[in-house]
Amino acid sequence: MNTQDLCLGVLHLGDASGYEIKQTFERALSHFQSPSYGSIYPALRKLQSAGWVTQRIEDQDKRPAKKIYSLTHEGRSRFLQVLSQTEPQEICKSDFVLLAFFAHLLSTDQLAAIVQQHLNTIEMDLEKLQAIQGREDLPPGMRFSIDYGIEVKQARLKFVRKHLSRLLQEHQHYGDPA
Amino acid sequence: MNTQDLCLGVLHLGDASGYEIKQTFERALSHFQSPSYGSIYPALRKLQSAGWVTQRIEDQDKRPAKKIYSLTHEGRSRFLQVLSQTEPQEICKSDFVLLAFFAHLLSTDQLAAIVQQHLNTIEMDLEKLQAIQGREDLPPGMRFSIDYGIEVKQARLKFVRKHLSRLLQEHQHYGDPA
DNA sequence: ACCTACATGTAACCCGTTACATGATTTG
DNA sequence: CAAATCATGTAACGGGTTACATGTAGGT
Repeated sequence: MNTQDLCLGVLHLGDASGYEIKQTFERALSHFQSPSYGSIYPALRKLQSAGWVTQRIEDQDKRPAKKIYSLTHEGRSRFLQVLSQTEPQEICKSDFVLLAFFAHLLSTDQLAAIVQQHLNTIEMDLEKLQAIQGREDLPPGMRFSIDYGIEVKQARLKFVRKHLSRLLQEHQHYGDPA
Repeated sequence: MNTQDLCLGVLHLGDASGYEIKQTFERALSHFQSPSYGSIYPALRKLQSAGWVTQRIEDQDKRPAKKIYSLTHEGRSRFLQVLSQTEPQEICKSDFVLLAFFAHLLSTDQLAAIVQQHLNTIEMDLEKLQAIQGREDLPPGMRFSIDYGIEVKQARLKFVRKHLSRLLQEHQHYGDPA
């Protein structure tokens, strides 16, 4: 799904500015999508020209003014239509797995550093997700999607931790005389 | 990592044609990258102009001729350099999680169909990976990356299967009078 | 004095997918 | 006979990231 439709989705949860939309992605949705400002702001303008959102300006004290966007009726039905046509595919591009795949071209120290960095990244992502986990007020689907993200990240952590020392050992001795 | 460098990596495993490179991605690497012909063929031409690969033509009986590419010394060191500069990040874009997140906007039937489709997709991916699993002759890193892919996919399957009926039940009753 | 958060936006650039074009051969 | 496999390639199109530009306010 592209940034435009993604923004429509976030606005379905409530009015928001471009900045706030980005925050929402980072807090709750970063495990499956997180577009940058460079695509969010242009998307909002396009949504406005299409008549799917309206804009109002909210002045603030000691803060820059916000441009708050609201879904129109058309925007609402547009998002429902997009959702019903979206295939549940998952696209993963993992440079970590790639590096592991070509680990025989790296030193054991390099490999160890890569794995450690990967563990750290997952741990941080996990904390972000756990911070929003367990809210009773959320719809079941949202809770499911958050729990799913957590479970999959924990599976990664568990696997890497379990196989780390063996990997490094075998890596060090790979190519040794048989 | 972009298609050019990815091709360099595959060619590091042995000479291959564009078609064969694509096959390699689909068989062994699809869980983290799988570029299309539309990016592979142009990439190979660029690699050739850069002097990182050479091309030879291999005629075949009752088959179109192949253009086999081989890494040059420069190509080899170029890939090592790229590898050592690659950060182990993972980017996942999951329309499945997105659909789950907005499940309250869908009917229970739609949700059930989506989850089922997702399960089927994972099962197929898993079979592909398991087909190449357990080869003793592969370097430890390659085995690790394959096992990692399998483990993560199994975690997904397990989670979805475990929570499926509850999700659908809660979804059906969500919004009911408290 | 500097960094972070708040807040919006543009433009260059990179990059990839999809769809099309071509054509022989094998398999169901 | 139709569909899949082998084999290469192009072009249009869509889409996003990065980096830059601007400015205030609060914290260290």
